Amino acid sequence: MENNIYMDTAKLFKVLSDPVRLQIVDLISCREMCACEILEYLSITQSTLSHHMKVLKECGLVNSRKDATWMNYSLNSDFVIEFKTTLDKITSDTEECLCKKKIKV
Amino acid sequence: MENNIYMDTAKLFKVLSDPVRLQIVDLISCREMCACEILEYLSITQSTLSHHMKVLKECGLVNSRKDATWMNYSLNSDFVIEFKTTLDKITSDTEECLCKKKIKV
DNA sequence: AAAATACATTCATGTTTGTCAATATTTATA
DNA sequence: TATAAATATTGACAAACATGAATGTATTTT
Repeated sequence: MENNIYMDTAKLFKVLSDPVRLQIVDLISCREMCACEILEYLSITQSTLSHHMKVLKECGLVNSRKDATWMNYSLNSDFVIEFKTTLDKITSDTEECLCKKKIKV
Repeated sequence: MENNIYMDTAKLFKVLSDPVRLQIVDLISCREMCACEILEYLSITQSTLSHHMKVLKECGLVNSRKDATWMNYSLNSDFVIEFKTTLDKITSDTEECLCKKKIKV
């Protein structure tokens, strides 16, 4: 409720908790790709890919750019950096802690 | 199937895709804590916490050490580092890519 | 031995989600 | 305009999961 930093971060982890979406992120991390090219690397239907791209876009991880009939997707690098920073804060004791635990160390 | 690196990583993301488990990781990232102390910070039942700790332990993220009636939990730092390395590989174009995408750049 | 404390397990339930088939929409081409 | 190609949306369903109540187990204390 009050600590929605955990809820927000959990949603991002949920987006990445699918092997197909991880492979998609891996694919477009080097360069922009249209959906039909991404589809060539995967063994899923076109509608399933479209669903995954929607999920990846809606959370902010992926950018999209329309070019005629093609929809080009690329990784939002700034978003990835921010996500990794949050992960560092949650897992490290050198960063500023999100909870009040340091008081009792 | 053949690329179970994505499946393995997805399972870890799934473990972290829960706000309660994220808060638990945040809590024990500074120091070891017993279950009853962790429970004080959360608004869940004891059985639910036990379930979460089992999930965190089984994937390797959390270590446990029994002391009399207390079960002490701590974060497996090496595991966290390895996990972050995998995340870097998937999201970065400077690391060695997991897929064959670089060929076609 | 009995009571209390700390934690784990089992069971049941409502919710979320990944998937595909079918259909719709948009744009380019013939 | 008609057809084809690329992508999105809808609907349905099975599997996975988070949760709490009830119960079980282990250890300490009285």
